[in-house]
Amino acid sequence: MTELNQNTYISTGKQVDNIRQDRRKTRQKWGAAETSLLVEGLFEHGVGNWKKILTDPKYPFGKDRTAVDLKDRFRTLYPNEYENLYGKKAKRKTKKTNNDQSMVTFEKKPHRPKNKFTPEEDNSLKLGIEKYGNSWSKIAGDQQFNLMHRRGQDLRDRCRVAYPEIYARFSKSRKSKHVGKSDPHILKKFYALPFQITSPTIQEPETSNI
DNA sequence: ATAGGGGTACCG
DNA sequence: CGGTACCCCTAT
Repeated sequence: MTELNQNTYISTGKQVDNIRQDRRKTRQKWGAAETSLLVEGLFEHGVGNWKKILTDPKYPFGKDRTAVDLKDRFRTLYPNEYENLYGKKAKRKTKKTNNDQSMVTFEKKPHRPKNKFTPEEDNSLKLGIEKYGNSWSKIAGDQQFNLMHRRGQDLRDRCRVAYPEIYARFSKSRKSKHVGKSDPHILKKFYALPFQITSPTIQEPETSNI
C-alpha cells in the first residue's frame, strides 16, 4: 500500500474498519430489568416505534442506548415475532433457545381499548356534523359537544358505520359524481337532508323545588 | 427515524 | 475457534 493509495482511496473496507474502531462504544449486555423496560414499551408504543419507546420517561434505558439498540435487542430476543412482523427475508441467525420466547405476541400499532359510543355521544356527533360538516377534528375540539375525549378520526369512523347515509354525502366518489369537492353547495345540500337530530338531554341545574 | 444487512466483541 | 449477542453502516 503506497502513500498515494492511502490518501486517495475513500471507501475501502479497511478505512471504514479503522473509523469503526474509533467510534465503537463499549459492549453493554442486556439484563432482565432493561429488557423488561423494552417489553413494556413495546406493548404501549408498538414494534418499530423505537425512538418513542427510548424517549418515554417511563422506561429509563441505559444512557448509551439508542433506538437501533432497542430494535436489535427485540430482533435477537423474539426472532419469531420479528419474522412474523417483518417477513421471512428479515430472518437472521439466532440461538434456538430464543425461539421459545415467542409465547408473547407484539403488534406494530397497539390497539387502544374500545370505548363504545353512547346514544348521547351519537346525538352530539350528529349535532357536530350539522355545525361543522365533515371537519371531524373541529367537532372533537368543540367543547359544546362533549366529544373532546374522541379523536376526529374516531368520529369519522363512527359516522361511517353508524350513519352510512350521512357519511356517503362526504365520500369523494359520491361528490365526484355531481360537484367539485370545493363546491359550497354540497354542504347546503347536506344540511337540507331530512335526517333526525335528537337534542342531547340537558342536565337541569339544581333547583329549589321540593 | 427505521429496516435490513454487515461487522465485531465475547463466551463456552 | 465457532457461534451469537450486540454494535455499526446505510438506503429508503
